[in-house]
Amino acid sequence: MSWTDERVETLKKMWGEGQSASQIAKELGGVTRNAVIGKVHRLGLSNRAGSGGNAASKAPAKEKPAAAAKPAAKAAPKPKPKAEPQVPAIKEEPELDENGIPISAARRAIIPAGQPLPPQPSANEISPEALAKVSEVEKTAKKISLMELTEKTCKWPVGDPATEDFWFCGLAVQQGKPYCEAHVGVAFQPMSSRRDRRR
DNA sequence: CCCTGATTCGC
DNA sequence: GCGAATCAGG
Repeated sequence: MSWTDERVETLKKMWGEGQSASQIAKELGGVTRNAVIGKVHRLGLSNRAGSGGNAASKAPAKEKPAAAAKPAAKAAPKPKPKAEPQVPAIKEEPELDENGIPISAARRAIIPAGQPLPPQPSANEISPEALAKVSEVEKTAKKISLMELTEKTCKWPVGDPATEDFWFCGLAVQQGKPYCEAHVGVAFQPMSSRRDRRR
């Protein structure tokens, strides 16, 4: 398989939509996620954050042990002049999936430091198991602050934003989701908990 | 062990 | 240019 125009187009589109490399590879077929990532890099669209985003925060310093003794005389330490504003914009808008629940909670919590409590889907039609899991996870949550939120931290808000007793879960997010496993469990409930629409 | 993207390097 | 192997991490 080669990178035809259409395939590249699809790649760009999906990557822009935040699809993972493996998903893109699966969609395209005939390529591995490595191929996709490689192509992405070659196309120069490695980070998806359009603005003020921080995407790749990995340490670019790799060291291959043994074997390769490069006779090269390149002494070029490349300091990356990365001017990162200390003001991380919370622009991560986790696209909702099949249901519309996820972002609203975090959103509301962030916007006003006011009265209206975020409509935490805490109760109601959510499986008892998921709820129990959340209760449990709230004990072990990292309890991070707003500024500490990243794409990799669970953004599940807990408590009242107007009080000190407010924090974000902060655990490692589930793949592709804005929340950790437990919170994904309650956020992404298949909305057919009780409703059985018949026709 | 699952997954993610990033990087390297032989082809 | 390509992508498998590898790395680094959630």
